[in-house]
Amino acid sequence: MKLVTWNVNSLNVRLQRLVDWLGANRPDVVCLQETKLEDERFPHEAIVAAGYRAFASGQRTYNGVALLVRDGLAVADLATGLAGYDDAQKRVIAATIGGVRVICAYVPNGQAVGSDKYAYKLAWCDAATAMLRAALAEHPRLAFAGDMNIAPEPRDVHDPAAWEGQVLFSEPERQRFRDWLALGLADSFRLFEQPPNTFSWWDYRMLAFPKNRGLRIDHILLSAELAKRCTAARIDRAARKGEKPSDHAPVLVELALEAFSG
DNA sequence: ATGGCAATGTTTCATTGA
Repeated sequence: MKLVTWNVNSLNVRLQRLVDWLGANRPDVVCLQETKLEDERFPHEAIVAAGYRAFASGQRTYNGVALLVRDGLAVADLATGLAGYDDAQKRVIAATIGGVRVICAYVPNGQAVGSDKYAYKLAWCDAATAMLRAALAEHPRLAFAGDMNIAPEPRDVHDPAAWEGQVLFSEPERQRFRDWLALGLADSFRLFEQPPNTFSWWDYRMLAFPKNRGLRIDHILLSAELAKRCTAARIDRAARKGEKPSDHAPVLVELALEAFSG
């Protein structure tokens, strides 16, 4: 199974780029964030034409998540939101796909340390921890994928000294990420040797991408059952190039599962 | 080689993102 997460920063703007990328990469499952589209406006026709089915939970202007599933894969138990946490913002969609519980998340940005949005981010992450604990008890094969808006370690930040304590790289946020690892989840990217200075997001401003001043804030966390079957993990930096890119690159894993041996 | 904010709605500026 090839599983991807990608913050597209408006599916409306990025649709053709997404369709082209699907054709070139043929993933089995794609987790999208920041679709910024109400469900009535979701471009199902284009996704179907590309050979996928889409399941969306969106809103206008902000947030919005979706799962794309390659034709032929069984989908069960679709769910949205964080159980037990009342959230008006559309940030989570989950389904069991080919026997794998896939949870697609768009973690709040947090804006600035100490702000109301930062407090919301930390509370949201705690609710996610509780949700993940319960989900892992039910689903040994679980993938938690999305824009986590947290750079877990200094090597995930182009200038860790400058970013230390800032939103996306503050200790309380990193602790939330470690809470997820403590549940038994693995950071799939770090299961393999990786090129140094590999990031998943670059600011549109200040030549950040050509200078590779980025952060690794998009992640695929895998349960132990999936981590031991993970054969590859990478970030498609090339997808950040060209005209009108998202500011995020797609993050991928490949999983060796019986049903996907062909 | 890459590119010098982008997307959206409140629309000719303000808000948000990260």
